Amino acid sequence: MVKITDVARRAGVSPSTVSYALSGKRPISDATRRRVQAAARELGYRPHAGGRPPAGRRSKVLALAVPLRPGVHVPVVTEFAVSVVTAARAHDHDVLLLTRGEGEEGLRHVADAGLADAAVVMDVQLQDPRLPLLRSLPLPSVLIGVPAEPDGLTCVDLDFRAAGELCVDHLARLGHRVVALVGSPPEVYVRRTAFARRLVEGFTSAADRHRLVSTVHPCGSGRDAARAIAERLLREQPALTGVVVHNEPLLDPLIDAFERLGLRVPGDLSLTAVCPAPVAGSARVPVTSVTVPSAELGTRAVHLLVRKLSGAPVPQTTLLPPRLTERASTAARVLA
Amino acid sequence: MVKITDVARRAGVSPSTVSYALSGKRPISDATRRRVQAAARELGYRPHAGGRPPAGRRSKVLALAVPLRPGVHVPVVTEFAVSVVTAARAHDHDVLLLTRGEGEEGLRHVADAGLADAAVVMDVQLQDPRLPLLRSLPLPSVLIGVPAEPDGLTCVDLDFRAAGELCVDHLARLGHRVVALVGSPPEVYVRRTAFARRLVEGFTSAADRHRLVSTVHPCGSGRDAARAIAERLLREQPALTGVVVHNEPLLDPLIDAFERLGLRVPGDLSLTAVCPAPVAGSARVPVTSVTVPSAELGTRAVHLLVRKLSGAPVPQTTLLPPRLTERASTAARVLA
DNA sequence: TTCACCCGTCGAAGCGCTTCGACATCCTTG
DNA sequence: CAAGGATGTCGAAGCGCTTCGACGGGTGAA
Repeated sequence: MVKITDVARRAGVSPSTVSYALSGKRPISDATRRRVQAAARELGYRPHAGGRPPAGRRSKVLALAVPLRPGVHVPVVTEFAVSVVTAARAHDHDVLLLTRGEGEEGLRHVADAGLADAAVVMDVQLQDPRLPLLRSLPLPSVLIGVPAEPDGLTCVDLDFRAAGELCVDHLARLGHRVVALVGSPPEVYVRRTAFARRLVEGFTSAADRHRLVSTVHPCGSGRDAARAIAERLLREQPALTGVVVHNEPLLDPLIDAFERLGLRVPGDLSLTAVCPAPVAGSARVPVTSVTVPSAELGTRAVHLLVRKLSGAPVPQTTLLPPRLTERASTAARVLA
Repeated sequence: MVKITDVARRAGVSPSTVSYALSGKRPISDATRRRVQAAARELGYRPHAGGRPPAGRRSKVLALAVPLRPGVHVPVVTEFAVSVVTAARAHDHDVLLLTRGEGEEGLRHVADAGLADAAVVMDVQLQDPRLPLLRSLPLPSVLIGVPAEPDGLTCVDLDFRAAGELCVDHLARLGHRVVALVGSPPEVYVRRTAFARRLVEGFTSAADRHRLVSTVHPCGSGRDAARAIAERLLREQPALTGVVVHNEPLLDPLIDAFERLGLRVPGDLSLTAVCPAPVAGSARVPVTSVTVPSAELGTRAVHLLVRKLSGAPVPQTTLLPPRLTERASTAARVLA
């Protein structure tokens, strides 16, 4: 292993001069700098992380805190991870996958041991136990997902409010006048995720703007819940022709339930969803959807992190604009 | 950040005693050790990586050198990565994804900067440019894939020879007497991968053992190549009833070509493949196959690495036994 | 009772690097 | 020609930790 003293000896200067010549933190004469650089190159010198004083120069490593509970979400998590890694590479950083502990433990470990310069934190919940830690740690971080109280943090997420609006806009443009939102299970709105509530806001406000008749229905999962909600919707709103679904596992059962009740999709009923693209594409009827842009979120998170590291100011919350992809589940309303 | 001196002060001992008490590298009285441990726990002490002398204690990080060229193989690579990460977690290690440079650069960087204790190297080729480096670096490593000259390295791979045999055994057991291997493109056998050649060996020797008539045909990809090879096989070996395919992209076109020639799979022709499970399962006809067990390979690699780190001897080359999964493409030969 | 030895602990050195303060030069200026 | 300021370089300290060598006190044996 070639160290700074080797370079110094070969260049005929002191180690500190080498350090300055390479870092540019102090003015060094052109001749000396060139000599040092040549020596470093010839010897294949590469600074060893062990030598850094703890708070000193960066290790060029980004930590990625991803809850990799076996079996859960693996494809989606993966998509994020790949995009983070790719983006990190573009910024000349490596990525340290955090797998120990359930999150707090791992983050503290990275910060204390100085293993990474910064962290990307995935799967953020409304009241995430990691938040106080992130606020107090000297480790810059970016969250994917917006918690209840984002003060003092940096967050990226899809703009779920706009996503809700976009679905309604789409249905309204197709001529639908009575719409419903079939949402996530009630408990989601209470305790877990902020985005669910924002989606509802967007849905409602867009419906009002278009002067549509609209209702919102949190809904559990499973075939029975699907049947129940479908029947109820038809009973309470016989004129219903547009449905927005924000509940991945319910997608297929719901389409099924509607068809059993004699409503074809999209013939009698148009349906849009907010979900990952693969889910929408592989449903019984490919569903027009607003995609959760995992890849772009990852990229964006890394960008923000790099800016933070360079000391540049970053916005507290970045919301990505949603994009709607038309598939086979929506059509213009047939006028009676 | 709480450091070793803080713990020492609180426990009323010297920093070195703390170090010994926690590492167990020297005998420390029970009372002192308990006091130190209590102090460390109360203060939330965690050693900082920066303090380690370069060759000293481990950082508990495993590097994963994965050629993440965008778009290439992502799902397969991912499966490996996930299994490596999961296994690493089981051994209380984090995983550093190497993304810089094309491989040599990244490995050298990790070794020099002391970022990881060891490395898992994926996508190893017959003449891999990283091999000399791996031999000379002070960084223990395990390769996934066996190169031409594995001396001085540690490798894990599927036992492709046995995989070839297994396919033939299966066909023989079903009563097939004339078999053919449709392999990878010729250049693969020449320059790239060792496993292709080993598969051929296994195929041939098993065929001989069962006294089957057998032929081997390297083959390019694409619909035309498939048609050509299918016609040629039937012309040269009209009695052919068993085919082994080791060429993923050719799978579907080949089945197609055979059926156009009037041969049903598996009615007239039984077909087995060596490929990842998803490819086999989603082919036109689900194909009986020997799976490349990515997950197990990753796990095994980490196991070996951990053993190496602990100083235990490890076998140079570990070949995993193949397992054959029956699907819809093989059937007993119908006796004329 | 004395000597030898071992156990448990400590002090100090050292890892490779950065960075602060100091010190030569050399070039401006007055 | 002297004083002052740049400019470029060096020595030394220090980061948090490990580890070597040493030392003191207790124990057991003679």
